[in-house]
Amino acid sequence: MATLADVARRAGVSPATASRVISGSSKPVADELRERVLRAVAELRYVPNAHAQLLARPQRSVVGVVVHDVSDPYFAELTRGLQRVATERGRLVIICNSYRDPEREVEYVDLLRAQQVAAIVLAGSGYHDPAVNAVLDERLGAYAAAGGRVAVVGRHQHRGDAVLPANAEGARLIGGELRRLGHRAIAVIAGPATLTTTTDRLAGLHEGLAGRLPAEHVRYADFTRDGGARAMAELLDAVPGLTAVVALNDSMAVGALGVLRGRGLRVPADVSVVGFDDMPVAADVSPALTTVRLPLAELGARAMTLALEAADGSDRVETLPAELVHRDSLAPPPT
Amino acid sequence: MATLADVARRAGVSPATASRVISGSSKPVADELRERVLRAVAELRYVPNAHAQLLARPQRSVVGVVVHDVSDPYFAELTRGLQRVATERGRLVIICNSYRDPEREVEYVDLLRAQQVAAIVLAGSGYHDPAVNAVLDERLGAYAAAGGRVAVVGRHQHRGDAVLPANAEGARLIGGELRRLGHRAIAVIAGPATLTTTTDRLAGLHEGLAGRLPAEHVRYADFTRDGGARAMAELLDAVPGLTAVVALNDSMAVGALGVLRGRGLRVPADVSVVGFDDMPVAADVSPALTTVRLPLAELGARAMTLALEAADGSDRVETLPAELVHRDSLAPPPT
DNA sequence: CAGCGGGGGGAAAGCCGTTGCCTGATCGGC
DNA sequence: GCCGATCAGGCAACGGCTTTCCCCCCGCTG
Repeated sequence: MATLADVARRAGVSPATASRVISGSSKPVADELRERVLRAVAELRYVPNAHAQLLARPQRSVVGVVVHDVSDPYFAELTRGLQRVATERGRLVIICNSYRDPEREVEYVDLLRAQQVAAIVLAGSGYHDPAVNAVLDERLGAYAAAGGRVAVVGRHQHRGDAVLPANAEGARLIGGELRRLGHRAIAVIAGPATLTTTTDRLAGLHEGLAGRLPAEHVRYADFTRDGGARAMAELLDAVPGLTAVVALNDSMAVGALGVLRGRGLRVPADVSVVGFDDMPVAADVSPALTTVRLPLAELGARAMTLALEAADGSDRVETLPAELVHRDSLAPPPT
Repeated sequence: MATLADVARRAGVSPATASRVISGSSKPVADELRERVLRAVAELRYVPNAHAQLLARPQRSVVGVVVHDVSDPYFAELTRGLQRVATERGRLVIICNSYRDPEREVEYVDLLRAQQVAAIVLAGSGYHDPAVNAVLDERLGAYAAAGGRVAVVGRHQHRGDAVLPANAEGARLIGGELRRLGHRAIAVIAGPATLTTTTDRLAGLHEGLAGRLPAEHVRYADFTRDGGARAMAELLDAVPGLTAVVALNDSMAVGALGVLRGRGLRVPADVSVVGFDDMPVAADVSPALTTVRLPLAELGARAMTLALEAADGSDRVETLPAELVHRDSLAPPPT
């Protein structure tokens, strides 16, 4: 690997001059020397060592992002917003997948600290376990104390700026709509009980349904297609006369749709299904899924904006609205 | 930000000793000193500066990956395989999205070189433009010459090890099946003509159909849902009596399904649809999509394995098989 | 008791760039 | 013709960490 010294030697100049030419310093360099340096760079196919540069010039331009899994559509969309703003401002983004493992989250925060990133954005549901939150908070605190900027998306319990989707409000909209349509035997496919996203949405739903939701009508499952399918199968046996199912995300709703089809139940004629998040797949399944849209890209964009703006002291909190998207999977209950 | 020197001072030892404790050197350190150092680390919430470490210890442990877009399901799956192997071997992965922009690909290769990564994996279709390939080849060559390892997935025209999906073979399977079922008026929704993936699949299809595919039955579109929808609409007008459509990826097939439903055409009773790639969504749309499965995660895993294994000189090339997955969107043509 | 070996700790030399400061040269002005 | 100002280029000091090499001291052996 060629170094700056190699380039300088080949061009017959000092490393200082070579550096000035290559990194476009404001200090003027004679055209002939500049030429020679550039030629040497091309011939040696020199690329400056990024680590040496970061050491020498403590200018932090990279931003770290910790998400559950970029390839999950929810986070893919969120990340799109994050990236857009970062790119606009000339920042590189390092993305880390925590796969909802709190330990891995802490590890990644430390890793990003070690990378000297300018800011850390933590996206995805928070946990109910106070021990877990304490550890994470401690690390984020250490980072913030050393001048790092922190922003979180969709989790309220940490220091730093926060951007929150209207989880409870969205679920309340669903609940209200189900009530208006006259559904009575309603079941819920919830996400993992340890996540605040699950409990926030569940709370909103309870509110929207005005309490008409017995605990045994709720099944906790993985936020995945298969989790949704399993829960749906259980609920069909557990809740006789079921007329509507609310899945707390679209993946689970799609899984539920598959099981219902398998059992010969028509959606929405026999059973209504409502999802959450409005992932791309929601429009492509049939019947097209009625669901709640969250402005995910916007959430990401706002979070990145907050993370990159100088803190004016106190932590800022923003909430972005949810909206019910009417498609074909929700109808009045069969008479 | 605390430094190693701060830790050493607080612990009352030399930086050398502190370093040995923290980075687990083989050199023994007395228990008492070790204890003191660890306490200082905890109190100062010290995290070593990753850049300084990489400078001092030129031990490259990071691997760079350039893909089209991690949030695209095709690459998400591929990346899963890459990550799995990397994690197994204790390597961190930096993922870069090129969004199929060759310039950005070159930029990212340079960026990864600058980051001193141990290997670069380039995934996604190659281009037909020789100028573009030459530039990329030149940079990869520079990297390889300096001891870097290169592996590519799904593109044959570059130096380094290569792992290839059986694009042509998969398409040949589709063609053969359509022929066997007696389809005659067949149209193709192809990807961008500039990509080798498109032309490879198209060539296989031609072969499988034994030439029964006039050029005006092929539409080139973006590899997206909307691209597929647009192309489908055009083809319905351009090809009278259409009995089957082959989309060269599943996203486009899903778009086509939407258009067909919109026009009141039943799939597969009126028109058959075949996809390619077997993305998760293929099983969830209705009718469930008949498609070609590529072992994407496996492709990624193999590529990472090759990238991390010492080169025994010559470039290795592996091809992984494709398989036809029969679901519900393909049937004999209407009589 | 002297000599020797070995183990634990520290000083210092890198790794590769960047940049403040100094030098030597050139040029202009008087 | 001489002096000071100006400017381009180089020297060297960082930045934070690792690691080699050396030293000191302890304990063992003859």
